[in-house]
Amino acid sequence: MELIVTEKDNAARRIADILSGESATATRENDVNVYEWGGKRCVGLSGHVVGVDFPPEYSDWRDVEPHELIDASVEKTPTKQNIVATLRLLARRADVVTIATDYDREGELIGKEAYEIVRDVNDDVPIKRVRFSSITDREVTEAFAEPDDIDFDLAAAGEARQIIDLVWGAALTRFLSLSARQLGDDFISVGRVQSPTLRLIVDREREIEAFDPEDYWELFAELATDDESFEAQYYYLDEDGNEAERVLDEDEADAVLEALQSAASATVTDVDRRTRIDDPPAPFNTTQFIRAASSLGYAAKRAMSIAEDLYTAGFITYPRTDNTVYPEDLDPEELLDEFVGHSELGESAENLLEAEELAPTEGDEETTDHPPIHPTGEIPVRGSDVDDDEWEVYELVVRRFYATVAEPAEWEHLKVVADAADHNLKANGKRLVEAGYHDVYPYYSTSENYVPDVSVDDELALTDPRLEAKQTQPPRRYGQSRLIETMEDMGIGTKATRHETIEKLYDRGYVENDPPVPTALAKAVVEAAEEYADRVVSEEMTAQLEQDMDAIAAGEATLEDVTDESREMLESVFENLRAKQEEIGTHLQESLKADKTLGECPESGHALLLRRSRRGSYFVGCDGYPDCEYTLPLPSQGKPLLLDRECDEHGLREVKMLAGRQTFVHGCPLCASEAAGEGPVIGDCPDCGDEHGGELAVKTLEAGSRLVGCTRYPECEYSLPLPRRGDVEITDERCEEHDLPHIEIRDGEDDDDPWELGCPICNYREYQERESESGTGLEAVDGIGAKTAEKLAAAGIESLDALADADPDQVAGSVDGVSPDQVRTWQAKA
DNA sequence: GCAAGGTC
Repeated sequence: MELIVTEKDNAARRIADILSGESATATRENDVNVYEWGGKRCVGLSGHVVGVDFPPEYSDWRDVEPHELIDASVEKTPTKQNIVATLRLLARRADVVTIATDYDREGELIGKEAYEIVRDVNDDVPIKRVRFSSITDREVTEAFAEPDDIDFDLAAAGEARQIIDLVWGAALTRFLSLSARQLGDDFISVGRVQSPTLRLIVDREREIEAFDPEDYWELFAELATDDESFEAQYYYLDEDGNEAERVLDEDEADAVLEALQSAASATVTDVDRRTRIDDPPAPFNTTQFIRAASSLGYAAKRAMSIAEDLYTAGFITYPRTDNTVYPEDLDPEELLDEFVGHSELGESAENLLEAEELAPTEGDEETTDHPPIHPTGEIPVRGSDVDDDEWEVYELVVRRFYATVAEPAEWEHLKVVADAADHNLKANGKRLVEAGYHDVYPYYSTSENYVPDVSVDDELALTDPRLEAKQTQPPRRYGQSRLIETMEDMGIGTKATRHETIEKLYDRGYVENDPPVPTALAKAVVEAAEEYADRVVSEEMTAQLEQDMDAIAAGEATLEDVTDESREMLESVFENLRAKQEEIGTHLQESLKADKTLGECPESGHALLLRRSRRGSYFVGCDGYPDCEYTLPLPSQGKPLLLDRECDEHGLREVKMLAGRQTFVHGCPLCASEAAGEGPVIGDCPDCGDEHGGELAVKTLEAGSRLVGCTRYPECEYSLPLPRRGDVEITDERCEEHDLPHIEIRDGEDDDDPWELGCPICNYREYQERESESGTGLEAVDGIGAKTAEKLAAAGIESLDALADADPDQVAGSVDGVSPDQVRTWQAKA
């Protein structure tokens, strides 16, 4: 039997189809698809199925000095048990094994991992390697006709990266976390990719903070022919002879304004007309896809998650790619034909097919693993196969493909210069004369600026001269997609990980809000790294690593040479670091506190901090606790973000509640609590009603924010959110489950279509279900966090019942970083 | 419980 191993299930299925002439059948082995035909079996991995880590004796952070990790051994252990088991099973019965993982460095390493698993159970089976740049009939058939061998040097280059990333990342992460006594969930991480990315954000924030705005003035006037008018702007020639619009001196600006005011007309001195060709964009790689999706309002993570779903369902090609050149075997006409007749996408395709020849655009990067992102020709049905968001992203991918085979657009630029009282006025007009690709790709602005057709020496009426006082603006923060583009330029991260790295910065408490703003902790981490471990916050580390990996791949260096040298460098970093451990720890701790501090406690003068109760709700509490028990409530809807703005009256930072589309500014929590008024009691408090007689009342906080809360607050913090707008009406209807009246929200007294919110407890539960990404209830189990719940859901475990029924070994096999014992513990708790 | 890289 010949065993073929691919990088992922999807590739396994397609290769099996090609090689078998679509006669392959699929069976399941340990929850893994195995495709069979003739004497062949084809199985897909799931990327890396083994991971690198230190031996177990290094796993307790407190027992091991971080620098001991530098010379600790690094082991490989299976992370996808079920896939490894299946591979072993098939390998025992194979008489030849063919590795068909992706054609890139990481693919070679994944192939080598499979090689070792196979060798372990079958020490004489021949193991070959095939390489192809796209999964098409021709490429795959040709590759299998002439198999090659695994490139162990290339795989070793990948292993060097794994080891260096682990050793630097783990040692420095543990060092900073231990220094600041941040263990558990709130550890302080450092890494070759995340730290330079964070430094980009911090550096930009430093520029913004250091920015000193300058005043300048700009002048405008209306010019008119007999029947048309347009706006013109004043300019002068600076020392270098360049046109400048900004006047830096106010007196000078006033003088120009006076001169323009005294002039009734202007004489046209120059008319310049030119045509500009606006070429269609290159095919989508991951970065440009994320950028385009972000202009439609999708955050990087959301855009990728939708693209992955569209890929898995077979509607678009693989979304993780650097390639911007379509493979030769992509026939644009054939693909366009698939869309002919479609109600929304058909017309554009039909128009494109009228062209004599379709020559797709090309980008700068051509790689061998995956094609640029394009539609497969399989069209989803809107509303059943995909929801509106997914359709919007799908359409973007289709239209981008259309654009790459469309004609260039043509713009006509018209620049008119006129002289008024010896001052220059200019107007720039542009007109789209040939829409070209814009017809099929409506995502770019095609707004025109009209300037009439005038001739030199024409006299134009001058009216409404005006002066606008302006200030130079600080540089803008990086948006997520701009950040990803910059990472790509710097050569850090990969197409598949850049958006995840940004997500990681959010998770670690390094950035907040969108566009991401660095926290004080982030600044402290970057400062500490800059001072003691500059390599790890610099793109140089990756650049050097790339060179070293190339050397290993070329056989000019060995894995040991490169990792030994890297370990020595880290050793010297630690010599300096350890001498300053206390100082670094203190600074980190202070920054952590600054991120949570609203101001001074009005009762004890300690810091007032943003805290979280054991139940998970946020509130404001005094750092002097338990001596000082001062607290202030926060709304239960959303996650609080401390703004820099302070309340005039109390000097406390204002709070914004981040809750997706329902995000709102809560303001100063002390003002809010002072303005709190208690409305009607609607029932007993579910938390303390039996024991202490607490009751639920409708309470109004300042700025329209309201909630249903316990009358025994602050002893009892039970609360339920209410919408911020409209009047709260208590109705006669009751919720039997919670014994509470239904609530309606009326927009004014004569609103005859009120929002029936219903029982406030039921309403809040529904809100939580919508908000929690998995919505599985698994998070209620001790030890399962949001991320684990998400992973479990992805593995098909979407409820407590499903968890209880699951086979622990199988779960551990299909969920990264989960052991069978852990699953058993959860099952016991659930 | 550390990284970054695959994949979902």
